Amino acid sequence: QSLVMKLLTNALVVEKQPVMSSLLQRPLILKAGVRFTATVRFLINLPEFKDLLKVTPVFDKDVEAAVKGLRLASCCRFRQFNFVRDNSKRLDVDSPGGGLAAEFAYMDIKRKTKAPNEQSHVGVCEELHLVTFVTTFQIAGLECNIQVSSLPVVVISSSSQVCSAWASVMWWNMLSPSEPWNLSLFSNPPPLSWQQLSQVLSWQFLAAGQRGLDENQLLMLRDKVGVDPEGLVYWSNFFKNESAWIWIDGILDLIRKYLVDLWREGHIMGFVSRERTRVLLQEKCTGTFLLRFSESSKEGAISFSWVKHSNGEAHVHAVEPYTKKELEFMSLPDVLCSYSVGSKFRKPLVFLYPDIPKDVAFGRYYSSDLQTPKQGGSGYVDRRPVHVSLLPLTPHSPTMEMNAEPETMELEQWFEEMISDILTLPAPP
Amino acid sequence: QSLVMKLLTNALVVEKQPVMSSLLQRPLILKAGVRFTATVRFLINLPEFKDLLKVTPVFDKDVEAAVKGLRLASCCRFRQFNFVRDNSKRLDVDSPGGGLAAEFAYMDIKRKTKAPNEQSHVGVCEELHLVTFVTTFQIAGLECNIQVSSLPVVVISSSSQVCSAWASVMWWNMLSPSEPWNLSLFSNPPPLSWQQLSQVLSWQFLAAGQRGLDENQLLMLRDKVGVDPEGLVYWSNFFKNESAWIWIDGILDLIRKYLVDLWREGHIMGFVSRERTRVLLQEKCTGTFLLRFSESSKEGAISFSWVKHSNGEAHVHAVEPYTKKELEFMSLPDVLCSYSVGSKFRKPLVFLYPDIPKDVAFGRYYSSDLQTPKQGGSGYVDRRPVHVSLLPLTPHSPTMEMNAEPETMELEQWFEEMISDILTLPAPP
DNA sequence: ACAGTTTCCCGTAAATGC
DNA sequence: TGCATTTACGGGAAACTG
Repeated sequence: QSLVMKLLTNALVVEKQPVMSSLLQRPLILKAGVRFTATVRFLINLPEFKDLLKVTPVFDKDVEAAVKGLRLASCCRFRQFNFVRDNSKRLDVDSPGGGLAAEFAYMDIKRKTKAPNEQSHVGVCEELHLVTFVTTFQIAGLECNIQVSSLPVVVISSSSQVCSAWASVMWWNMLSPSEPWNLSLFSNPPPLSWQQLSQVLSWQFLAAGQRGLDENQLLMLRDKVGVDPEGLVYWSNFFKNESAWIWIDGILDLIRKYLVDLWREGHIMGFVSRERTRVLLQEKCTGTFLLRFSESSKEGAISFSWVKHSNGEAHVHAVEPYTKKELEFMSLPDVLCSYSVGSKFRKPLVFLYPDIPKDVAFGRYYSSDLQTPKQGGSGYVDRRPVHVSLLPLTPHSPTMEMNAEPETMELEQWFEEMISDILTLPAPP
Repeated sequence: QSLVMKLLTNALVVEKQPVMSSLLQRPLILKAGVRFTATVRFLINLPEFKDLLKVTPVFDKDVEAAVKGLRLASCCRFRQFNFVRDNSKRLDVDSPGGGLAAEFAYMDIKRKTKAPNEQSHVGVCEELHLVTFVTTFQIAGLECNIQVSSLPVVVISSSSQVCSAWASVMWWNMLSPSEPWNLSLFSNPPPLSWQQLSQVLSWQFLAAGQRGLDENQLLMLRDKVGVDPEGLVYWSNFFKNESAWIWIDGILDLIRKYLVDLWREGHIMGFVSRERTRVLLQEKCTGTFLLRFSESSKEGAISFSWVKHSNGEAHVHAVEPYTKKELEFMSLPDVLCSYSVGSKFRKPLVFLYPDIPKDVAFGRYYSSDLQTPKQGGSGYVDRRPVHVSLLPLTPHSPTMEMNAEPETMELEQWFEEMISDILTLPAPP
């Protein structure tokens, strides 16, 4: 009997499914009031247990017990939750393997009315909770109690907290192999080595955009995150106030939603400082550009910088970053394709750094050719947005006369274009 | 006593407040599960009633009674709802007038589990319900019951039903002066005269954009709505399947959100057929344009049409309509300001019909001048979207050679522009 | 007053009912 | 099956609460 018990104690395995559709890659975060699904599997293939194992999910089971017992008023406690319905289910035969399993669908937790001593000193996303599945059964006249718990779970009340909750999950994931499971981990969170953290960060990008971070990108992030002389990163620096994580998470979201293709193909250098951008570009020929993430926007935004040589000097310009809202309307490849400068609408972007012709890198993603107007049956004239900048130096600004040289160049270019246009025009009849 | 009773019977007046913030101008629509507020006022200024009048809101009070009494199984019934909490309140002194009043905040209805005979043959937005406020009190040993009801209320479960619900409210409003209150109005809805309907429609535009509909606009709508030979409009034509109302409501929403200014100032002709647009514009000089609502989009969209004379022929073009989603990014005035055509980015819009220079009509709403690049401290180059169309006839399309004449014109214009540009350039040093 | 947290609720999408 | 209606829930904003 004792052997059976021991086997059973470790016999249930929990596979958690996502809380929300947008959290497909983010398990271990539960939003109160939003349904989630978990599957419990009985690993010992004994058909005689069929219909014997009635499993009940309990939220924060051991925490309850501990509080009811010894340390009732001794310390502050986490928020308390419970399941809104009775989700008990009997394990049944699982089609493929023949083992016993049950899918707990429509699980849904609700916060209990706050207890008087329920005043945690960590943020809600630093509370770690557990979902435990318990079952009691008789075998050979003996009563057995077995149970299995989920990995630690962060409970949020609004989707605006997903970003913070995910930071906790990452931190916990990196520490769990070395530390014993400790639900109060964040009351005194141990630091991570940059070694460890950089690896998790790279995984995030792999998950979001099918490509991790390269050495240069990680070097730039290392500066942002704040690594101490011993190569350690502290939780409070990584996550708390105006931290690097919120910025990085915004960019992950940007990639997931609008830049998967370009990120996967490595066309986005992304994490590169403004200064380094200048250094890289000024060596390259006019029209060379690169894509980098805005360092100021917490929402995730992407800009491009390009170089223009005139008069022996290299000028590096950077466009106002594009936000998610803008990319919803026009894909980044289309922006790059049509971006124009000056009153003559010249195209300043030619080569993706180091030297890939723009259309080779992005051509396959252009939504359609500007040169072939759509003739829909609708009778409406098709149109498309073109993003245009007036650089500080333009032919029409007389206040800039001290910079007359580049203007002369523009004028020359313009005549060239004009001649070329005339040559391609059909001859008047 | 009888006099007092009679006075009291009509003594309570209900002032309903909006269900939802976006329904500020749309009372009489309640969404299940969304809180609303109502104020009940006791019109007789007798301070001795203070704290005597405990008023309770009841949903569909008389309907309940009628059903419990006689016609229980006789006919189909509307959906049933009730208030989720006890909202009883005592009337108290109302600060300004000194009269008795109470504000019922946090009222919230919930659908009852469906009764077996609850199968109405009208749509949910055609069911008319009532909120009734009842009070019982003793005066001089006599028990008095008084009550007052709201105007009929449409109960919806999703904000996607607001459009349909509002159609019912309008129809009811136009009929209520002549018909006795009838909650089953829509089981056999009487027609409205076009006279009446056109007035309500005009009011909708007055409410949404501070300007009603003029005669020409109403004439166009008359055709859309479908008026019978006797000048009557039937509910089923106005509202049911692919009806005019859904289209009109989309446009009202477009105006409310993005076009209030232009609509108020009468710069949007809006309701004008494509044919009439052609007739109006071809008489006018090149560059004259007008704004009209898309007739095909159910979502509310606006297009502009302009005329170009070349070779003695008038060509009227219309741009692909702008949707709400697009106007969120770029205001219509900015679109009009920057809209360009052809590879030379010429501006085809000059005069708002009949002859108002574009900048006079829209200039004050341009978000900023394209000619003065913003020099933010951010170090980023400002940019803005310009909408560009390639008309079927362009200098670069050799397949169009039979229309060579307009191209020659374009070429001439282009040289003119070039000369003018050269003249305004600062002289090379 | 304020920041962290929760609630509210529109608008869209998906699910459900009929 | 298709349409009518309801439910689900992300996302932004307001409201709450210490």
